[in-house]
Amino acid sequence: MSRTGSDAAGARRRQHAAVFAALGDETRLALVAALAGGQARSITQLSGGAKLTRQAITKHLKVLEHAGIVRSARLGRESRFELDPTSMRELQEYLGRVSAQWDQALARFKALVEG
Amino acid sequence: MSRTGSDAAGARRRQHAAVFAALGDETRLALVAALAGGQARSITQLSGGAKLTRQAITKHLKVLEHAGIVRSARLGRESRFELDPTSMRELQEYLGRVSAQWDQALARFKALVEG
DNA sequence: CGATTACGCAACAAATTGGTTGCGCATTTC
DNA sequence: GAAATGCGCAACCAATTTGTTGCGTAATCG
Repeated sequence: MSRTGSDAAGARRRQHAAVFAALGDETRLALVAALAGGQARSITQLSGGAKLTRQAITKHLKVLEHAGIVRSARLGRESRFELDPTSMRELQEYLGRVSAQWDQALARFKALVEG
Repeated sequence: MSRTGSDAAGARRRQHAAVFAALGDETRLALVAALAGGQARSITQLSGGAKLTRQAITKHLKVLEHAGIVRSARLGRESRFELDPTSMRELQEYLGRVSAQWDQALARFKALVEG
């Protein structure tokens, strides 16, 4: 296992881990789903169907925002959140790269056995 | 925001959240990277380059295993871990669906404005 | 057989996370 | 202007996570 240091690859890995961690919660996934429709929503709107407090939802939204998954803008007395799928697309590519690497390794193994 | 209850969609969401959470850690991402090459490795091998104890690595591996990202098998006196990319592929599809939904929403918005 | 290697288990300790409550402030609304 | 709405801040609490250390045991090597 390579080290967990602060080189360039490590920084990318750290960023990926942060986004993964932000998505690693049921409530936050529900928020992402609610925002995936493309329409920006206020905190009370997003707190509507949940069993949690508005404050809890606010904290979850801040986690998502800090990970770059979501953006917010104050509009009058309400602050509206909208999705920014950029970081999620990056994760998707990352997962694709790992899967591809695995597939290649498997192909090499098959060729070795069958060859 | 829809509720966080225990319906079928909620169960899927819970599973996704668990896998995301398992990947939401730098050390565990490094382990995944080390195993992506396709070769099964023992715990001491995987602990080699890390600054953590073998026990810490063991715990991380158990987290990955519990999330279905990794499988283990005892072989002699060592227990060897290998990647199982199935759950990661599922996450990749999930992220793709969210992105696609976002893109569609954006397209509808553009059509509405320009139309 | 004795020493070494690889691991598992359990008991901590410290830090982080997820959640609530109480309060105050700005913005609408009537 | 007074009431209501939407939100932010801070304190606090319980549970989980992350990591260490110590020890025991099974497998391997000489």
